[in-house]
Amino acid sequence: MAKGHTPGLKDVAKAAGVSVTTVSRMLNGSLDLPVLTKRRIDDAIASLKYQPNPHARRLSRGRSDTIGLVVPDIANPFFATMVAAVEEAANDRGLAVSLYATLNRTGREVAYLRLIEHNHVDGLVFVTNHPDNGELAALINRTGKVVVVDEDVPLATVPKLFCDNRQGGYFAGRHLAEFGHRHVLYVGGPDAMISTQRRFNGLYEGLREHFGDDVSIRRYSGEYTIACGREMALRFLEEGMPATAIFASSDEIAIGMIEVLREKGISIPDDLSLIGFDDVSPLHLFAPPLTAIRQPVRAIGQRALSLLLETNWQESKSLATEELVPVEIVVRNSVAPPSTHNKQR
Amino acid sequence: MAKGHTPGLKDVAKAAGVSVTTVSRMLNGSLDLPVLTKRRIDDAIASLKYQPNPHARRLSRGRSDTIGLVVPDIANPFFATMVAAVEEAANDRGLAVSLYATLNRTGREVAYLRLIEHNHVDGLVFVTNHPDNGELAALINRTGKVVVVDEDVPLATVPKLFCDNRQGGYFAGRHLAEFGHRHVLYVGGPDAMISTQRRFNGLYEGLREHFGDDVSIRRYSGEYTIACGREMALRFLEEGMPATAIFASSDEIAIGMIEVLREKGISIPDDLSLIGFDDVSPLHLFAPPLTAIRQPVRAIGQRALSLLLETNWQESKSLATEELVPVEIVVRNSVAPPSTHNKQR
DNA sequence: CCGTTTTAGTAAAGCGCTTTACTAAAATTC
DNA sequence: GAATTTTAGTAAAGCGCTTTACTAAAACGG
Repeated sequence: MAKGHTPGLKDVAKAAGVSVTTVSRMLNGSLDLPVLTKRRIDDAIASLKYQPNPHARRLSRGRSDTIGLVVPDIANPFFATMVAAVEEAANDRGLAVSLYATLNRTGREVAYLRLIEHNHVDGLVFVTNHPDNGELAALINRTGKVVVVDEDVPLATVPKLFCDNRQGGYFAGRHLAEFGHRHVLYVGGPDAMISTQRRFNGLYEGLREHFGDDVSIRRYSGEYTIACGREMALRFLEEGMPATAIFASSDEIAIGMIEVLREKGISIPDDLSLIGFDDVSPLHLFAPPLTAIRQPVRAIGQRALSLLLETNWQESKSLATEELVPVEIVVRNSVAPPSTHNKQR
Repeated sequence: MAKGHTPGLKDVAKAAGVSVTTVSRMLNGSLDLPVLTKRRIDDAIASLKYQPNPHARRLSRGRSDTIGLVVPDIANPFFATMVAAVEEAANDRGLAVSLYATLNRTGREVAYLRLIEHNHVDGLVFVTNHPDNGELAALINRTGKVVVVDEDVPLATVPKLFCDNRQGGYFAGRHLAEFGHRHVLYVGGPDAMISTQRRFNGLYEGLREHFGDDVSIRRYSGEYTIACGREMALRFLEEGMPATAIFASSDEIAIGMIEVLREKGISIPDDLSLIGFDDVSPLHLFAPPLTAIRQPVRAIGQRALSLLLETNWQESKSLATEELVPVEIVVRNSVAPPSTHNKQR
């Protein structure tokens, strides 16, 4: 209990009667010692309760054994679930996670990407939620060791991992078509994002598979927020409900829309069918239980980490990959045949 | 563009024609320089795009400008919201957040608490979800710079921040009493936790205020999970529904119970009233919209950070404080007068 | 028993920054 | 114009660990 501060390698070395180098090298496995010496050191470590100083170690090693996770908003259950999955996977491999939320603060994404430059983190799982003017992509390509997840950064040549948005849209379209809907409203996120585009394309495909060209899709674009869902619902009503079914491109949009539709006395699925996307909120308890496309969020998070760790960052040829994880449709009770008293156009 | 690696203070110093010390001290504000010199340095920094190496800085300064946040499970919306609030508040003050989920892995909490010892983090916001045998408390008291949030670690003498559990229970009790319920089932978390105890006490108080001693509360204890909610609902049914109303002590418990009750065709609030706690999930869209006690989760998160930063950790006298943040009741539609055809005992 | 290999370590140079203690030159005071 | 103060910096010692290059002694081979 000599010195006041926490024990260092020096203290261990002294207590074990060896040099600092010896202890360090033993700890790092680059030296094997006779059992007796090893035991002396082990004992010293135990009795001093020595723990390596992480900052010194990182400075010396030039890496941090920490990965960064950049997401738009942790409070959003979708991202929260993904964060949880990444954290768990990282922990299993002895890595810490530093968490960064961008919260639509411009410049934040750039700032966080720069963290890699000094090994502040060893790699980054990067989730954006808005279009990039090329700046992000350039930075990502320059710094490397980034995997882009959930939403694209178009010009970035790094591994990318998305859910199969097109497939999700297709499932929704097919399901709606089976119930006879040929006039549907698509409420997506920002127009430039691939999630918005691909889900739309899938939806169209699913619908057309049944009805050929005799389908009409209206398309509203906004953000993946409850507030936006409410606005879009209002707009839909103002425009005289120009569809018999709605495909809402996230839980939040669906929630916002339901709030408004309910306030206006519109009954789902009697007056209007609704199908959601994500399925991370407890949609099964909603009134009515909401049919939705489910993203395997945890699996995406786990895979993101694997991608980050398994990618060979030297070979620039193999970097720009795009991996799609399949989604599924969870049929509940928010889709019914088109309401008969709903005059279409 | 000389050396291959990222520029260091040395490079800046050379470019500006001054010493490393000068640059460092200028950057840290411990030296003011003539404008010309200062500009030379600023220019060098800009043109080299110099950024300080965080590890070196931390090692040298002996602090990390990072706070740790330990929670049971990030995927849980309640904790996710709290994490988001803490992260935002920390970011505003220039601090990073390292995130740690315990996920009921024993030993994890202890491991994470030890992070403080080497300034791995400068402080810890600590959220537990199970009883402590004294080990955690001892460690917390030894390491200091910890604030205990949401759930108690009884023997720890550090600042503590909880929602007003008793008040929440009381609101629930009063509300149920006003509808005439005197036989209620309380479904809490682990028995030893203060949230479980205090909410129960509050409930009892609220009920007794109306009915005096003519009340009966059954009490089930479990965990704050959906699975546990389901079990408890099953048990409730097996025991022949010995109450006209249920107070479920978390969103998850309520969700689990509703799932089962719905499967069994029991109608809320006609056959049975239900009131929840937390109100972070979209309970307002449930069938029926769920009345619940709402915790101001974001405010709790923000306050937790303030507490961590504002506490004077030297004065051990002022440390052991307990702050309660008020809750509110959000009345929706899951409580009705006791069902008449529900024979009580 | 001498040369060689193996064993069991060690000394010292960093990693990139902060900080304390100091100094040479210029400006001011008397 | 000598003494003092101010200005404008700097040298060097860490922070605690890793890593490379090296060595003294013991064991081995012939």
